[in-house]
This record gives sequence, C-alpha cells and structure tokens, in this order.
Amino acid sequence: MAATGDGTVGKALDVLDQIAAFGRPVRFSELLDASPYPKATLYRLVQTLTHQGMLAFDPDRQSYAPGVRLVRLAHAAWAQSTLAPVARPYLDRLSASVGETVHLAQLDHAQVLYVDKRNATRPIEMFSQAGKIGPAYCTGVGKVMLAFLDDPAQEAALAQQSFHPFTAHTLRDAASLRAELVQIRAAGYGFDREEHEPGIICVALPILTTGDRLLGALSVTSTLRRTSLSGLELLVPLLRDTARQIARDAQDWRFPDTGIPDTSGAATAAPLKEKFA
Amino acid sequence: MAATGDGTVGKALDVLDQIAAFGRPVRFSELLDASPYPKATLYRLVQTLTHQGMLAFDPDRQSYAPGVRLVRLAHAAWAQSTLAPVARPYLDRLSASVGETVHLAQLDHAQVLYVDKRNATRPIEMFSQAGKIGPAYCTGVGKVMLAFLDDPAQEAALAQQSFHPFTAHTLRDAASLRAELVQIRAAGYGFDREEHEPGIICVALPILTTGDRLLGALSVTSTLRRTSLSGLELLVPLLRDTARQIARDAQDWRFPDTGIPDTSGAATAAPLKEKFA
DNA sequence: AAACACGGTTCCATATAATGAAACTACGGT
DNA sequence: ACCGTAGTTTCATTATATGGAACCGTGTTT
Repeated sequence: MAATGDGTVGKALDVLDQIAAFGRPVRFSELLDASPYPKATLYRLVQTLTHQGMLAFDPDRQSYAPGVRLVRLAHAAWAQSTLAPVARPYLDRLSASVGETVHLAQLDHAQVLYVDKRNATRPIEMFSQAGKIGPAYCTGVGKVMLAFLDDPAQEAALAQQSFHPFTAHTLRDAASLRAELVQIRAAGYGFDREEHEPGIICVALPILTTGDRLLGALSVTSTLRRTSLSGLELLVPLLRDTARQIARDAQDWRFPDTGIPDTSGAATAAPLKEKFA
Repeated sequence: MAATGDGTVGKALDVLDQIAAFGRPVRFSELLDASPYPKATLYRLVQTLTHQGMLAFDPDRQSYAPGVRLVRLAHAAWAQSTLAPVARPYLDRLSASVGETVHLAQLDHAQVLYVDKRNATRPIEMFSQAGKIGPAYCTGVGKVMLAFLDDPAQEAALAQQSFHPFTAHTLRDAASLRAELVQIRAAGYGFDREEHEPGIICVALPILTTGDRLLGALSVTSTLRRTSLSGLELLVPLLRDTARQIARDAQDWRFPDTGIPDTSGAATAAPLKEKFA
C-alpha cells in the first residue's frame, strides 16, 4: 500500500480507508486502538472528515461510517476511470447470449476490483456489486490479470497475496500460482476451479490493449451443477471477441472536445474561485 | 457547501470535488483556471491525491480523473450509510409489481442523490444510476424530501436551488416551490409533472421514521404516453406501504455486536499500527 | 456518596508541513 | 535558434498539524 507519507491528506485518507475496512460503523475508541495516530490527532482527522461529509457520524450509535459524499464522488470515478461505461453494451450482449453471471474487473492494489456485473436473471448496473473487492490469487479475473502483468508488477502483486485457503482447491502459495500464471499467459485465458467457493467455477479473459497493456478482465461464472470447465471453455471465442471489442473502444475513448471552452448550458464545472480565508 | 475551511484536507477534497464535477478528464491548467489556489499549491494537492489513488492520471492525455480508490471506498459508504441495502428487497418487490422505473433517493447538500434504482420492464432510457445526483426542485423525490424537512433546513435547502428551467413546467422560483411543498406535506406525496424532462412524470413519497425524521424518498417514474398523474396516484397506497416498511427496517437496522471485541476469523479491520516516520 | 474508569474533547507550546512567488525545465510551434 | 505555454521544483516564510496532558461527562465500582 503506497499510502501514508503525503502529509495530512494522506493520513486523513488512511483513516478513511481504515473506517471503510471495518465494514460497519465504528466508535472512536475502536478506531484509536487500531490507529498509529495519537488520540488528539486522530480525533481531529475524524472531525475534519466528518465535517467534510466523507464520514457520517451517527449520534445515536456514537459511531462513524463512510459518508454519502463518497457515493457522489465515486459515481464520477466509476463513469470516468473504469472500463464499465465503455464495456456496458458488450456486457449486456454477452450476458444476454450466455445467460450466466458476468463480471468485469480491474486490478487495484493487487486486488480484484469488480466494476460491473450482470446477473443471470436481472441486469443491475451500479456498485451494489461494483466497488466490491476480492482476492486476486483465487479468482478467475484475478489470476488472468496477474498473468498479464509485466514481471516487476507481477512480482509486486504476488508478494501481496494472502493465500488464504478458501476451499480445498485454493492455490496455497506463490510458487503454484506462478506456475499457473505461465499457463494462463500461454493459453490466453484462465479458470477458477472452485478456488474461491466450492461448486463455483468460472472462465476469465484479460482485456488488453493492442500494445498488450492490461486494462482489466472479463469472466463468466457458473456452477458445477450447471456446467463444467470444458463447457465454459466453449465460451472462450465469444469472450475473446468481447474483450477485444471492449479494448478497442477503450482505446478510442476520447472525451468530448478538450479544446472548446465549455460554454454549454447547465452547471458542469464547479464554481469556486472565491476567497478562502 | 460546507466545504473549504478544514485545513489541507478540506482543500484537497475541494479539488477532488472540482475534478469530479468536470465530468471528464481535466488538464492541470484547466483546473488551475478554475481554482482559488495558486499554481504550486494546487500542483501539490493534485500530486498527493494522485499518489493516493484518489485521482488517476492519464499520461497520454495528460489529464486527471477521479480514481478507482473512490469506487472501493464508495462501496463501503453505499452499503453502510445509505438506505439501499435495507430497501433492496422492498424495491425488488415494488419493481416487480409496478413494472415501472423505481428510484430510491436521499438528500445530500440540498441535492438529490440516487442511491438505488430498478429499471422498468420496458425500460425508458434516461438519467440516473446509483451515485448520480440531480436537482431537488424539479424532481419528485427532491420536492418530497424538501417538503418534509424542518423549516430551517428547508429554507437552507431552498436557498441552494438553481431553478434552471429544464422544461416549460419547471418551477421557476422559490415562492412557487414553497407553495407546492406545503401541498405535498399535506398530501403526503408529490408528483413530477414533466418538470425535469418533457413527457416524463413521476409520483414520489418520503421515507420517514416514526419520529418524522426524513430518511429519503421513493418514486415511480413513467411517461405520459403510458400513464397519467392520476394513474400514478393509484400507486400511492402501495408506495406508502413500501416506504413505511423501509423506514421500519431502517430503524431496526443494528449492526452486529459492537460489544464483542472482534476476535473473528479473516481480515476485517485494517492492520496499521506501524510506525510512520 | 465518593472514588474511579472510560470514552471523548479541548489546550497550547512546539515541531512540521503547507505555502506561493519566482525560478526553472520541457515542449511545440514558428 | 527563439518564444510561449504547460508543468515542475526551490526555498524562505508562515500557517498548520501535532500530541502530551489536562479536562469533562457519564456510567460503574467500592
């Protein structure tokens, strides 16, 4: 984690992460126990974040949770900095044609970050699932993305995997994972062989630019009751097409007119430019 | 906007907001033009944010956009600090029974923040996703929420409305809005009469605690081609039930055991507690 | 009831980090 | 080679964050 180090802002964001990691509202003292910062400092950081709407304080429960301002900000992030908006129509199409759960993921801090998803039955596009993170070493999308990282990045990422044994099939160490990554790289796709949840399997492909830079990954998930690894493997050509199309669009992805000085209609850019005593 | 004022962190978050508001990647100089901060200061703020993953820098385009770390953080915020997780099953049920677009919203800085959504079975393409914000004075959920704010809060919120005339039906000023809010408060529900988009109408209800504290709002949206205001009005009883159920659940909403000292299994809380020279 | 412990909040002298004017560098154009 | 624009670094100054300790309010123990 490249975190702490950039002054006060870094510390504040640390605290924010820490609170988010709890996954539930936390009391100040709980935070303090787990924090490297002294009481008064932590207190002020939390105050500032709360005041800024990055944290929400529940007076009843006397506890802090990530605030709604994050949801607002994240929408912008999701719409601009993830593959989701580009990939959307392709995911829809893919989802319609395979009828199974489809995931779109990117790599973030050596972890899998799901940025979009299609359920077998119902299409829902937002971060009820998008925004969720998962382990890289035991998911289809995770392994595939690791496989297509360049060597230094891959090593760095491997070093950060926890290798928690979720199932009997979970890879146990960096060595076996490394071996599989080689295979994945050669094949161009990979599987999750019940490594994360028993009975759940998936096939995944990387989304690569023409220059082989890793953008993300795509997967179709199912259960052993419904299909098999070789069944999923039949989807590879379709997935490969989809991935390629997404990659192509992602490269073309230009945002409207950075030249024209934005004399459009409604409020787009922020006002600001006032004094700030 | 309660923003600027809390030191460096406040400024950094200002900048983040500003960038998010652009809605597209921005160059440093564009930012500078719209920023109250001097070059060097802004530069360092942006650097810090980028280094922290709150911003993403695209070297090709030489521009900044909100970063993926926000998506991760927002997932936690969405799951913990919005009505969405509580309301989910009720929205599903409502959506299934009315077959029209359903929105769940909360109020954030006098604006509407959509926190969840169900698409119509025959979807109409329009705005909105979770995390998206919208105006309060010309949407069903917005007006309904304003109506059930207590007086000082309502006045504060009214003062922040822009009254941009989206359509011929958009309310033009605080006076006419205030008049309608009184009616809405009396009726217990409100409409959007093509005030935001031509042809689009909706009926909305507040979600209130037993103590009449405003939690959020719920709406069903449709088009004039498919139904009418009186058609939508027929849904009010169903919506009222749904809103009440959500409110009830939201109040019961207790998070697991703030008492037990968390000696559970996997990695939940953050590590930290290391030195930070 | 007094003493205590605990979570939370405020103080204040000090250390540290942020500031911003100006100087500098890297490009792209001419 | 020259200029202009966009982005980056420097450095003395100033403002801000820091954190040990004291303080407050509330619930608990003796």
